[in-house]
Amino acid sequence: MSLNQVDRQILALLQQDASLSTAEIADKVGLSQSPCWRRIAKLEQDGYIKGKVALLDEKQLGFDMLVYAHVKLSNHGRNNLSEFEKLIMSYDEVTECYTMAGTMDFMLRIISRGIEGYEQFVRDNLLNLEYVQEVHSNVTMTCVKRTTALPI
Amino acid sequence: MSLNQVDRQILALLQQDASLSTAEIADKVGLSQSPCWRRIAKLEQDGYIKGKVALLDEKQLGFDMLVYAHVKLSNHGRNNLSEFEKLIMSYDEVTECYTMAGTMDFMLRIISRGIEGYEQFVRDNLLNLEYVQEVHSNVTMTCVKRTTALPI
DNA sequence: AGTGAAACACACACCGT
DNA sequence: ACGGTGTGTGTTTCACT
Repeated sequence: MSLNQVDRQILALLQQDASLSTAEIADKVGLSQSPCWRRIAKLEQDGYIKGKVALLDEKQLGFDMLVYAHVKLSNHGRNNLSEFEKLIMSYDEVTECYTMAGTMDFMLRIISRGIEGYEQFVRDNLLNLEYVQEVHSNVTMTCVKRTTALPI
Repeated sequence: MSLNQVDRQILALLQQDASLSTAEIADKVGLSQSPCWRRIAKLEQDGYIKGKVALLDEKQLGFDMLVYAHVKLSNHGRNNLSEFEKLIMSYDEVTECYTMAGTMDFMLRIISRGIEGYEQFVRDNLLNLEYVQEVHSNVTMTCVKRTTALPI
């Protein structure tokens, strides 16, 4: 983590808006284009920037249902851990999945179209696995905040 | 939602990698540059694309602690709802915040550097509010999956 | 709605400091 | 390491089909 102030500024700008041109960033951080471009290239090369993505509007695309589900596996299900994780990764509706400290649970962030979409997903992709013991759904109501930006 | 197959393909590509050039996308969806560019411009204009952002590497920047915290407000705290939400939005460590169905709780996704960073954040920014009754922390261990892409 | 070309801006490399 | 300048490549517009 040998990042100076300028590098942090650049990262802060790019994680808010990756469509900024090198010239615009250079201007904002008080550099000229060439050195600014070199810094950005190095930040990418060193792995600080994992990638650039477009963020889509969930609501407008019909995804009005966001649920955090806790999934508990049965005892003998622990032999199927890596199989379960591979499955999870293949489900597009699961946008995030973590194992939690203290329990043997998985927490899944699941996005779907309506309650019907969610129920169907859980039935077809989670409850149908014999080693899934329990699924507890935490349904979100309103989104107060959501950002991909880190507090740098 | 009057999106045809090509538009969906374009969105799917862009939400995976926003650094693709118009020509590359045009190639992949079987269009030439101009009409492809027009479609992308329209998708942005119509609000399907909320923005383009750079995703940074949490670990490399020292953010090794990811916690989902449930925050319960006291009864009279409900008069301070909007004040609380404004505060939440101003905290960079809180990357997401939702209200949950069934309870009066807020769920916060908090990213920080180490357990110390987390504890300090909770003490200084949540527990110091008189109307915050309870904070229950769910600490994540390993990340099985994380994506910003929607299942289109 | 798709094609082709032209104007423009930007990304990237090579210079000097 | 920063700054200036140039060249190719991508973006954006326009005229045509």
